[in-house]
Amino acid sequence: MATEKRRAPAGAAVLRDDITSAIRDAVMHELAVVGYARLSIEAVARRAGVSKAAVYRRWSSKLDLVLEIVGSVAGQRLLLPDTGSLTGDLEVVYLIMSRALRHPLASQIIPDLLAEAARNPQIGQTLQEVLRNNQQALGERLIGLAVTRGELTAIDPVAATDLIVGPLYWRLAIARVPLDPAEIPRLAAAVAGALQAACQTPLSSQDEGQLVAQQQ
Amino acid sequence: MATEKRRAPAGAAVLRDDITSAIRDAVMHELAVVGYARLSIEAVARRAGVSKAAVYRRWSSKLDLVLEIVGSVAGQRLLLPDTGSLTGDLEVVYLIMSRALRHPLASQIIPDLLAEAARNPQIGQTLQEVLRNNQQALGERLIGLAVTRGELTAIDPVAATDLIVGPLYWRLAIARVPLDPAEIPRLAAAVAGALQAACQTPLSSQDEGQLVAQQQ
DNA sequence: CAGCGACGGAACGGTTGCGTCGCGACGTAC
DNA sequence: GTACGTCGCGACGCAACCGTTCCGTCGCTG
Repeated sequence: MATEKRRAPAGAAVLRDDITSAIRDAVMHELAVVGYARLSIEAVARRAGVSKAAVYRRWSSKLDLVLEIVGSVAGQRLLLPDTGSLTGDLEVVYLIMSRALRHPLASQIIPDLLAEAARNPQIGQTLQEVLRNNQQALGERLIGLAVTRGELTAIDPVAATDLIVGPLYWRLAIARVPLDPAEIPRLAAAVAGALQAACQTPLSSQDEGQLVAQQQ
Repeated sequence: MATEKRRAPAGAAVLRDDITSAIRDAVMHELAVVGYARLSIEAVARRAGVSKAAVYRRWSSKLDLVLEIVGSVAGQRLLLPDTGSLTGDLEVVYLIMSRALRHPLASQIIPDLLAEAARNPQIGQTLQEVLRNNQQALGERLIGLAVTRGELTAIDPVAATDLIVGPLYWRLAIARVPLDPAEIPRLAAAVAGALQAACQTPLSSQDEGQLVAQQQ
């Protein structure tokens, strides 16, 4: 948490930007290759071609280092267009997500950090904030648009997020089966169907047996 | 890979079963608490109240240890009943899955190992085999039943698995938001809707705009 | 040109884990 | 009762990192 360039206090000499960014790159690489648990400052410095002291001058610890860097990388907000239909919006979202998760760095780092988050509250919180800011807001906007269009009625945003994010995340980050872009429309249509079915099912109905037939 | 009791070769003395199972428990605990990357034989032995040598007498390495134990724990097949409807079947599956993932050991270990699997081919392969045997076969049976009932037409089993497993896994293992059992019917209904929508969307249609309306 | 501060490099003592070994103490089969 | 194999315990040498400290160099600022 100390990356911005110093405004020379008295003499001179500033934390060099090229070194800072070399360290940032090295951290992302190491995270992808060995994961957070095995990440060592020594290896980061080695990969960055930099002395350990140079790292410690900028960040106080491994946790600090990772939180700041991951937070800044993932913190970029993305806004999606209103395509005029729920399915269309979903397709755009999936296109963006699948492109992001195709990047080997991301697809290695994200599951690793999410697993680590279950263990380390700090990481969990940072990830929550970052992801909330992006995908939750994005999901809510997407649903809000669909509701105003009349494609959906009100729906629990958490449940909706599960339905929207879950399948693609499972496919790309967990099962690691590549997704042909041509499949995206079908995925989007399927999830749209899930959202609509969720709207039409009030909570805790005991008569689940015949729900399937009334589907429209 | 050497857990079965020896049939005394000459003298006597057998690897004691109580110690073997103490080690197994300890491994599961350590996996949950620190994860695979940080798991050390020393800590396992310490927790099991056992000497390091006792561990090495049974398994040759950390990888061997974890593969054998996780494989045997997760290898238990579960078969689900035919409830007579797709939604009903899904509810049963989700009930079982959510109970399994509510167990703190499982909900910590599974995401950790899946993340590790992206890095370690051996773990990946073991997990694939184990999970294939369970959930993929399970998913295919579930879809097969729905098809014979006329609830679905043919569907890509991989895509179907994404739709079925993704949302619940995301919710419980990644987002770690608890799932009220009362929500399960709605989730099942939503996923059934997704599967049906997926059946009605042939691959790579360019006219996604009006798909949403034809939903029945 | 003088001084400050970041730089790489190298070392520090301390911690943790590795995989192996030897010891004496059981307990069991022959 | 003798021989064997596992047991806990403790130690071994080796390796990797930790976080810190000192050095001499270099480049910028004033």
